[in-house]
Amino acid sequence: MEREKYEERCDEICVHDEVVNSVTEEMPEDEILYDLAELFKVFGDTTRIKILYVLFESDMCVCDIAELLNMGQSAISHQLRVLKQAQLVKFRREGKQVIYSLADDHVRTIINNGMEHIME
Amino acid sequence: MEREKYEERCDEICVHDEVVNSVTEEMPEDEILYDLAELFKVFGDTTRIKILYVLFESDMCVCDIAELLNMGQSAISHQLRVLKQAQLVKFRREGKQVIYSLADDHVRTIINNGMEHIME
DNA sequence: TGAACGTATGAACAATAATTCATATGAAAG
DNA sequence: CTTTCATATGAATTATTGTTCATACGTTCA
Repeated sequence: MEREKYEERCDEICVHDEVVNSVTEEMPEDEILYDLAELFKVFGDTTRIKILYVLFESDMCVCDIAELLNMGQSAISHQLRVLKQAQLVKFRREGKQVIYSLADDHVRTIINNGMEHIME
Repeated sequence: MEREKYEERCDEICVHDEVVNSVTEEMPEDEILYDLAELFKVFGDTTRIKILYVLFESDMCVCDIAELLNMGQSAISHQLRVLKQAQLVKFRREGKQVIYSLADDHVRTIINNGMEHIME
């Protein structure tokens, strides 16, 4: 194993090898955990949470969202891009406008769970 | 209302006042949305996700966690502090050691929901 | 009490990310 | 096709955040 830099483990008493080893086996791939963190990072911004909440209520064009959140069109557009990449929203063109909507119900589920936690 | 800076709304066609107004009413308080984003921000870091995942399997002291993640004790301690403040983990002292564990089942629920999304 | 050990904390630095500004793209209407 | 309008994008700036290093704190054991 490549445990070179942090051999500073607390001696026998503290590190319970059995536990450490068995947990190591149960851990998902690093890449999955990375993706998971990336997903939550997307939810971890007030502007994006607001956008998602707005889309809960109704599909909407970029301009409507900007108006609603009292923010610049560019800022919203940048954040919609992030949400799009995370597959949390989808969009369709209607003439000059681009209408955004929630990608699926996971979004609601995840946000509702978070809401439950902070409401405790 | 204080919509001065962003009167740059796209003309009549785009902004559907009825929709905007009704959605505005449905929106939770700004403070709640802020707290929600703060919560997800905590999940939005690989190190913290890993710590939580490790604690899924077993309560553990700081040193064990650092060993498991092959990271410095200080870094882990700092992140545990963040997790503690978000009430996602709790701790108890056992002699010289401090044993951390998950605060409640919301943590599992939230992480599992996120997992479902990325596994699609 | 004093030494040793596990953990916590503050400051500093490096890395990331959000917003703004200016401008580009692409559809629609004349 | 040219202009207009809605949206997208790149660069720059500012703000935020994670890790490290050094050190302090609090238990335990001699």
